[in-house]
Amino acid sequence: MQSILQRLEQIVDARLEDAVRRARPGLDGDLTLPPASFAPARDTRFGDYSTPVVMQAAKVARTNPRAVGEEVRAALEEAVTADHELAGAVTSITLAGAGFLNVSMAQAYWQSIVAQVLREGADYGRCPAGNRTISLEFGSANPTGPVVVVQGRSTAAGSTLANMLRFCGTTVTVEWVQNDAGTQTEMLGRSLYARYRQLWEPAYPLPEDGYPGDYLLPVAQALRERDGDRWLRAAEAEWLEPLALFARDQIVAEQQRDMHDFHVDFDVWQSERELHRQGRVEQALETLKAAGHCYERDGALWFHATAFGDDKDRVLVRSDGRPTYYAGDIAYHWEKLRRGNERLIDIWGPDHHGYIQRMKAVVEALGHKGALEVLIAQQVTLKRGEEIVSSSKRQGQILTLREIFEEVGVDAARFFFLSRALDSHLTFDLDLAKQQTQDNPVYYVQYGHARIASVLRKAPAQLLARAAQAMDLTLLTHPAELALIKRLAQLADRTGAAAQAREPHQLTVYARELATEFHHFYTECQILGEDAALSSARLALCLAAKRVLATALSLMGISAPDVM
RNA sequence: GCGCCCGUAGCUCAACUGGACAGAGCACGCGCCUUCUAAGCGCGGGGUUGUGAGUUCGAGUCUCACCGGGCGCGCCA
Repeated sequence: MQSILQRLEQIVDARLEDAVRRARPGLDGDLTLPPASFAPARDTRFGDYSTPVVMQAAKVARTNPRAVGEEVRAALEEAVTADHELAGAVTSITLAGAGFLNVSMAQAYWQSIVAQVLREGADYGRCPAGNRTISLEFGSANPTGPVVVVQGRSTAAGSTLANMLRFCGTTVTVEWVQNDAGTQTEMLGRSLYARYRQLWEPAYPLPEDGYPGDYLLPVAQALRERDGDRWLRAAEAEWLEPLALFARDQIVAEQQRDMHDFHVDFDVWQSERELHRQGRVEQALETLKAAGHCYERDGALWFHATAFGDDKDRVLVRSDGRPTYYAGDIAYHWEKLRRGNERLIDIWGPDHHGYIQRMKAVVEALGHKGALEVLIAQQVTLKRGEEIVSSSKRQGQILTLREIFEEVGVDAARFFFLSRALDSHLTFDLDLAKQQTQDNPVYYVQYGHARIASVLRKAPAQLLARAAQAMDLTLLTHPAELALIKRLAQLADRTGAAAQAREPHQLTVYARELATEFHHFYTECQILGEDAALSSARLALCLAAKRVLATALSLMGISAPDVM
């Protein structure tokens, strides 16, 4: 169903070109004018919704925005007056400033929003599923240990982005790649062998560049339970592959548990090794070759990346015949495209940004120019008070994501990671996060939800039933009530904007604004009082606010508690 | 040297893709619990948006040059 706002936008779109041409006679040819998009006005003085479209159009046509705007305003007003539904919803249409088109909505319109939220429940603000398909990849790592703290950022952001995109009607496949094909995995096998052997010979040394963390100890135990001592006297050539795979499987299973418990669920856990084994890498390279984008030099196979804007050409197959990591990644992106995804989004760490251009280049070479978007999750600095904590996997001092979220809670950890834009640096102060349980903004939002639940528990059953019928809404006229409703009404827009900009942190901003409006309303307006009709109306508003708060929190993978 | 990201209140960050007077939280000061959860609310001080130019009706946002911080520039992954 079309919203009132969409109908207004449609009318403006329909009249804009006419107005522009009248203001500037003699204008020939096609005019590409931007679509009207009503956004909540910055200041209530300007009305409820505002669009700068007139100024934008006037710029395109190089004409006077005021003249065009006055014409559009008059046309819009005429159309609204002629329509019963619109006339009841809109109270004024003005042109202000350099050419802002502002509209104010009637109280009846805002009151109807409450009824709509109650009617649609969890689906309020959701767009019907369209046919857009996106693959979203993040978190991917070597399967050489548990998920570490810094991955908390990209996985919290990635899962939230996936939730938002789905809420906006996009079909999303969430993917994690196990980089299990390279030398890191071999080293993992050797490290496991040492741990395994230590079960009999405690002094047996770990390999030079091995993984010293404790997490391989239980893996070694599990290996002994399964295979006994059969690898003790075997040659490395015999045990390396099976031990590496054994360790990989155990660790991937652990990573999956970590992610699941952090409220991140993947649809695909792609093994890079499998891509090679299934011949996908070969097929992808054949496709590139057939399209004429490859050549041989110095015994290696190269991709002509400079033809697609990269700094230099890139090696696909080394002179010793082994494919590069890049080749495997090409195969995977090719695979995602072949599955029918019209768009691929990857979230990478900052140390991979030099890799963006070559990946985009190859996606273009495969015939999908512009299909790949790469988001860089900037560095996370870990601190304990003043001290900077190293998070390198190679030093044994691993700080795992699980340690953090078990300590501060998944909700607080997720909110903390989400609350800053992906492309700005994030300092995670562990001391602060641990003691911040009172000051953490996530509690401010959750507290709003819990407060509502508490009021609902206190409310008499008849009043609640009456509220659910949404029959007394015309009594909602207090400024604090209307301000809260206006915030609720933004859910779809705000989520859509955040999803389109790929900025999940915007959701934390909106959630805080929602909570602020609710707390303000709660302070200003007694909900349960003498007047049954008024109480019922305010209870209805509470039900709606609770619903929208819960939706916003659930999009962020954060719980909405009834009691705090 | 070349490339990418960032620079906004004392601190941590926003600012709806170029819009109206740059906003929150923390910290600081002063108020508000005999009624629904004070993990809350209200009021106040705080800014040349790193610097300098440019584009236009209009710039924190776009362009260029500097300054400062981070990262990258392998037949590593």
